[in-house]
Amino acid sequence: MGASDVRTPRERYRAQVQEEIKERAWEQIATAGASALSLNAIAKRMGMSGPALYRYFASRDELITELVRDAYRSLADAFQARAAAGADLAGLAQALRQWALDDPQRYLLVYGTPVPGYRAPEDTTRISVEIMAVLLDACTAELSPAEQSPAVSPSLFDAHLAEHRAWAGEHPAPPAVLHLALAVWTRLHGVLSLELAGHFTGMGFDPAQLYAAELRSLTGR
Amino acid sequence: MGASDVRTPRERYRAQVQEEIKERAWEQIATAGASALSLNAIAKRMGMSGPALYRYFASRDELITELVRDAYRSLADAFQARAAAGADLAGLAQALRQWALDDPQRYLLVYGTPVPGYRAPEDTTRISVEIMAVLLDACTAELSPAEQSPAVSPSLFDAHLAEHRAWAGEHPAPPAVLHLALAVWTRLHGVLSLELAGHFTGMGFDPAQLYAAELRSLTGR
DNA sequence: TGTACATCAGTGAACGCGCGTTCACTGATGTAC
DNA sequence: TGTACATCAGTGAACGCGCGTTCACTGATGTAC
Repeated sequence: MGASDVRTPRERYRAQVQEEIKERAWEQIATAGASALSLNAIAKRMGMSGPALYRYFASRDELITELVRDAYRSLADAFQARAAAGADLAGLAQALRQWALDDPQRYLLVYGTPVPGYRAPEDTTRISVEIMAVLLDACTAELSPAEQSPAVSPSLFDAHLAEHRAWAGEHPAPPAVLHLALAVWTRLHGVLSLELAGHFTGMGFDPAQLYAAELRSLTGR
Repeated sequence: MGASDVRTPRERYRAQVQEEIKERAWEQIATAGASALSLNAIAKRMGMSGPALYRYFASRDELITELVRDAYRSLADAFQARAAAGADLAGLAQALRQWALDDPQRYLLVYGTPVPGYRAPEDTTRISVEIMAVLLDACTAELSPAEQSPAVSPSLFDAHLAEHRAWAGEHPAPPAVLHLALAVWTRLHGVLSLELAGHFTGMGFDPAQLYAAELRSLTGR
């Protein structure tokens, strides 16, 4: 709105190159990890000189920031799309696993060991609130009204959550739902992160089945 | 045995310097992460020249290998000591949390995102089998005989584990116990790793209470 | 439609840096007679 | 107890490398009249 929405050829070209830089960056992260990201290496792979990239990103840190933001956005989109398609908690869990396996380094960039010395921008927390909101909706649908109503003697942690629910933002979920959402998050992450880090390789069992079992421990189905 | 067990002064000095190198290495990992480990920086911090360290470690990779081995060994020792002192599953869980919080980077070096391009030596898997054995013992003690006896219709995952139990080595634990051990491992890791990565900061609730709640989900107490 | 000018993508040289690792060496410490 | 020799910790110079980033520049593309 307001200004012209039509992109000039130059703007289109610019956006296109910017996108290719990110693609090459992801390729590099996939093979050597985020801490090994090098602007010069990306440029070389694109047939450009190193300094050329400074037309598109002010610094290496800004590029990483952009990648982190994209990763968060991508997960939020996947969640929202799946929820809009009527998926329940199990559906979201499968979406999460799919998203993680599609690009392990993307998952690890968001939920893995933080890149040393790197500080995430605030707007990623805004996106993770979006993600959490979808999860809270699904958790609300998962529990019966009886399970959600305030218990006469709530569990220790539910009582704690009743007083520390700032992270849920405006979401009206009762403590039992907040508790379930945190359990979903940490249990699924527990399996996924160990799987992606290769800690199950050589153990013999199928990580997908462990993931499914943990999901069942949460939905009771 | 056989050869002299008495260390010459030179051997003692050597072991001492080797130990200090590792200490400085851990300090460096604590501030900048494992991928930023630099032999030259360690040497400088010790008031030595860079090449001097090659008297003690053949390469940077060998030093990292040693640190990983030490980390595994340290956790195995902590577990075995706690078990020998009569700790149950809850006791082991607290030991794990303590061990992780004592030195977050040590935990992440073992269970976090793998250092890119780094290949762990085989004898660490031997140590992780030791760790798993302690965990399996505690899980065996946690379940009643009835819970351990083969169910008429075992859960999907238990049936899968019955046929994929190579990772448990010689341990005679039934599928239900194997399942519990994996759930303990992944659930506790799920909370711990997100906590250490700073994903709970700013959310408001107390990670220790979430950890305790997840532990209760496993012990039923 | 043609010309003058502004914009801007990309280059190549350069800066300063720190890295892992090798090599020939010095000098102190320990060992054998 | 004293001398000759071997061991070995540590040094300093050097190699080759790749990094992020700056700067003055060329040349193509787009814009205004």
